[in-house]
Amino acid sequence: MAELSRLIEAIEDPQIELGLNAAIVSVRDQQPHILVVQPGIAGSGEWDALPFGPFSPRAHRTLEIGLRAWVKRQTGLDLGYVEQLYTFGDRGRHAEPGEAASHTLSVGYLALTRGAGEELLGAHWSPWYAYFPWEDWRQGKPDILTQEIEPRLKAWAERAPSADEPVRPLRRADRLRVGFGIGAGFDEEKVLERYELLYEAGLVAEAARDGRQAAGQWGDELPLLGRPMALDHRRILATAMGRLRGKLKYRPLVFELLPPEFTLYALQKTVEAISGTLLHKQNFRRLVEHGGLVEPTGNVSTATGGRPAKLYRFRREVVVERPAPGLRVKAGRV
Amino acid sequence: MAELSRLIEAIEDPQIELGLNAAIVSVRDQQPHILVVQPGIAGSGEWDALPFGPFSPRAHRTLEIGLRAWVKRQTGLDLGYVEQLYTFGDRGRHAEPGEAASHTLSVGYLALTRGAGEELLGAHWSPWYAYFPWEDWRQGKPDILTQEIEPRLKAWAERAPSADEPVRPLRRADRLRVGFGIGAGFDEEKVLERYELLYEAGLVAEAARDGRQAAGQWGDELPLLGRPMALDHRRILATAMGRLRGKLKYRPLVFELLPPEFTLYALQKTVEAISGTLLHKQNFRRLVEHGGLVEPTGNVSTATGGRPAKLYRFRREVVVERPAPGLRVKAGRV
DNA sequence: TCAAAAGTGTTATCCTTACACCCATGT
DNA sequence: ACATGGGTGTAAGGATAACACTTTTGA
Repeated sequence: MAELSRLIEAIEDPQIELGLNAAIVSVRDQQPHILVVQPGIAGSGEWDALPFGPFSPRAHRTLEIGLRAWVKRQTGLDLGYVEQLYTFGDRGRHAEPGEAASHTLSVGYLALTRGAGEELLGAHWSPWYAYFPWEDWRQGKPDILTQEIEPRLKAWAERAPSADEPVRPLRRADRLRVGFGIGAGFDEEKVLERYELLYEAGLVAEAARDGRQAAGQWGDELPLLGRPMALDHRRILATAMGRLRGKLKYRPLVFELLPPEFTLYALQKTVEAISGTLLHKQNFRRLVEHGGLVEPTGNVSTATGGRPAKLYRFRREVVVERPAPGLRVKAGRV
Repeated sequence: MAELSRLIEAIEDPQIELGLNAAIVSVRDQQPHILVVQPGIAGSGEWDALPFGPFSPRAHRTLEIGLRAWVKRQTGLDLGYVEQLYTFGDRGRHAEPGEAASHTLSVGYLALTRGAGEELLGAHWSPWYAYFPWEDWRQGKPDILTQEIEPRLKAWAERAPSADEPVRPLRRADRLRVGFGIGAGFDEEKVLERYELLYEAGLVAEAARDGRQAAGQWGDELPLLGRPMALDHRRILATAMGRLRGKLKYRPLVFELLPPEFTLYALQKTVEAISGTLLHKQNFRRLVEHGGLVEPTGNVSTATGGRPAKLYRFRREVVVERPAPGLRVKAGRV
């Protein structure tokens, strides 16, 4: 019972905050967007923030039900697909200047929703590549990688790790290889690994804000890669992006982002928007049709800019037919 | 700031408990084991319980550091690989008879550790298939599936869902197909889905304990499938098993369960123990060697019961060479 | 001698990838 | 006419799965 009293002590510790964060994704005009709340709400300060809410077990039976409830209340949005990502609990990340480092435990969620056209209260859709410009390879390798990130990360890798840095199984240079594919291939799923590297190297605004010493080492260049977010919300978003990119391949999640009827072109462009790479058209179509993921509805769409396209719908039956139904697409150039 | 006060209210809600649970896995004698604490500790009652501890942000910088600390203190064990699984927060699952339904938020972890030979304080190793006998297909399809589970689940699927049951995207019969492969193939990764089905159908002791009405429908047969655990710990264990089985295929996790030098036979038997299926020997060896996952050390082991076997070690370099290094093994019969 | 496990080699099949090419519509 | 997207066919290459067979030890 000593355990119990220690437990109660931990719960009543005024340092702990506990809440839910949601990365709510929608695709518009071939661009993935996430829902961010207006600055100033819920202690987010000057920065874009993911919708945040407390969890009250008295009101809601499960975490997910609680999440759906306050998202609805805060933004008016009904969520479709919802999935828990990770529970974040690092201390010191959220220290605002002049404030003691507090501790926030936040359970991060990924949510997908169709067409983002509704009137929203106190929130708006923001393109996710604004926060991660190095993740969009659809126009080829992003300039920001070649010009800003790679040279700085290489310099950082050559510096010795500081004493207070935790011992890691991989050395810095190897982590660059794995994360950014420097000297190897770029793996579009490793969004979080890349963000963590930039954070540790002091190349994102959050690192400077949290008082990381590495952030001071870049002098007045002040790189500020990508648009920063409140607290550790960009880390949550990175987790969401990586998870979504990975899960697309073995779970039929894209269809949560599309209307009930769609062309194969729209399907492909949505997948490309999420994964940040271009796909081979012919093979994609074959894969998706003969994989039994979709079926023609019989209708056609003439608003395609070319020959009218057949409309398709998602075949819900695949999930009981195949163990891992998804778009097993290789990030193949064109 | 209305958000803030609601937040504080949620934190100080005496109904919320917050803690960490760990499914600590080790493989001995070709059997996976998990670490369970003696009954009576930490409110576990009569049942086997996963090691549990509170999280104190004052003492520990991150959740994972906190976990390692109290596991060390409670059991004397130093953890190797540690990975967060899921944060569980369903209400009503833990209602002990005569007690009001409280609410436990617990962050579940998966941990892997080598050889389980040490003296442990207040904990012991328990074979994981004792809790999930239907998950071990190494001697062919388990009898308990054919004789106990399948007939009862089929009967359950034919009954109409009760009114208070949440609306689900799949009907019961389809969920059986997906989870247990009734009429299709058995997917060894879907451990949690299967446990949830058995729970909903009232076929595990936890369901009766939680007062699920379905549990009463089986009369005095009292099936009691598998060994029950405290609270929702069997659900956490099911999550851990599914995650480990899945991750084995694209991450080199097995080596965390093996000594630094091992024979290919030992490697195969460890993979088989985890996945619960048998593998084709020749192809396994080819896969593992030419996949660059291991390299010979030059030594041989004569204690194999047959011709002496070469000893191998894990090639750490693969993780920087290949994006998803793992044992992509199909659950092929022998 | 036999059981048990270590090894090697070969073949058929399927899936992925890449390339080449034609079709229908709007401007 | 041409740009844009829709749609079909096929061949090369690599990975997988299944099979057959030899070798080396301990009991």
